[in-house]
Amino acid sequence: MSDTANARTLSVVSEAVEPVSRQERKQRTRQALLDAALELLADRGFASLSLREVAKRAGIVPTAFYRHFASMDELGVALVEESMRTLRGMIRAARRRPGGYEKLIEASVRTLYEHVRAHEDHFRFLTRERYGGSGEVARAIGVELRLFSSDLAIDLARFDQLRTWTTEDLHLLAGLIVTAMLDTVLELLDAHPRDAETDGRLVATAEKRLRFLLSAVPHWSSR
Amino acid sequence: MSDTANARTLSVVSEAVEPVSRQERKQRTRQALLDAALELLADRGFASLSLREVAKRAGIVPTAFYRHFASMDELGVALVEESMRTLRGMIRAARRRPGGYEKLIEASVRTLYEHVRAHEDHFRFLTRERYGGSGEVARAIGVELRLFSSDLAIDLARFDQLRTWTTEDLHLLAGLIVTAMLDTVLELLDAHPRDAETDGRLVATAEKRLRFLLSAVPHWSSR
DNA sequence: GAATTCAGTGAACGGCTGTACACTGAACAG
DNA sequence: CTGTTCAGTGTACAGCCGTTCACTGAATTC
Repeated sequence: MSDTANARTLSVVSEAVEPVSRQERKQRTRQALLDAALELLADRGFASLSLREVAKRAGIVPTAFYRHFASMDELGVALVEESMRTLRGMIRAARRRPGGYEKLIEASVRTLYEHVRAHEDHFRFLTRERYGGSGEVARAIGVELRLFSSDLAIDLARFDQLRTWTTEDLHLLAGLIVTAMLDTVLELLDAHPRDAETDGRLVATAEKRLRFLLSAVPHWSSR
Repeated sequence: MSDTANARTLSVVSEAVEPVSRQERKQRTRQALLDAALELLADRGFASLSLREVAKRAGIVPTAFYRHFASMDELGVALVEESMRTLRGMIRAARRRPGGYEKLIEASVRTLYEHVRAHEDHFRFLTRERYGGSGEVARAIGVELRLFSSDLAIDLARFDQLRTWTTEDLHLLAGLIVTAMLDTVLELLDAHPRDAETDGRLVATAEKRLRFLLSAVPHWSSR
């Protein structure tokens, strides 16, 4: 060995060369904890996983956990934030889309589909813990989801046919769209078998749902 | 003391007089376990409650639990069955209803509302554990809910306007109705504040959702 | 180069967990 | 009346849990 190049292998990530600052290392371990939790959440609820378990999978000793989170609940909230960042990324992607009415549905569902498949763990976490989540976590998700629905209502108001609708009716429609799409997310997450044909069928159903909901728009009178 | 009238107080239920057969006593303890679990589930997930905890609240020693269920998972499935009996009771009640189209919506939502308020614990359990439920439990709920949706599709086929629809479209509509109503159940369960006005608002929203979905019916072409 | 900071370590604690086992005593069958 | 069944008891054990504490040693600061 020529010089000091053989840097110590860290327990979490084995980037050999770079010096990596202390806070950078800390950041990585924090991420390792979040990733570890997400992996364990693949087939169980958040409430059922323990601090020790998550720490072990992240490659650190249980007590080191506290250097990053004061409790599992705090990690849960961080997980909500991370997942919500993914969700918001999806929505941003869905906003820059073609103009046509029918095209819009196809493009939106396509965006949803791709994001769900690319971040299954985040979406699984959000949909699973939306209820049943241990207080703090469920509340954080609920707030974000309602914000999402409100944003969608505002977006909807831009369309010609909806310009004259009351905000209440816009929220009604937005709520129905969101729950319908959440249902699609759930179907995608426990699709069986996991093949292109099944995915295609689910995507087609999702589009049909949206088309159905929007077909009511021209004939709806609030009363 | 005059005679043998001072019967021993049972740990679970203190019915003093009747002799009560052995299997009747067992039945009562079993029910006490289910009730205890349901009470504990008021503000936590099923996965987070322990055998010992449930046994203690039911008034028996932990080991006696095994006289009734082989595991907590088995109790969970029993809880699904019990809750589903409540749900089916609701559906049966909703089926004998007035004929009119608009009246039908009002009566259905009223039935839903009354059943949810009368059996909050059952509905909370079902909606919370539908996902996040520990495998067995979530699967049992999913199966029953899909059955429910299919039954609704069959019911829908009886209406004049829907007689010509394909079964696929009927399932589409039934699915949208079920998820919309499940959303209403969730809103009712964490209504805040818990007063008549809030309930009234939620019921009105639920009716509006149904009216919106049904307003699409005359104009929907499947494609 | 010396002093300080701090992410990660390892042993130890008290508490709760599921489950095995031998038991008691009232309800039951003959 | 006698023997059997079995719901509920009490003790015990090994294992995981969250959390405490004093520690190490490399990155950072001065």
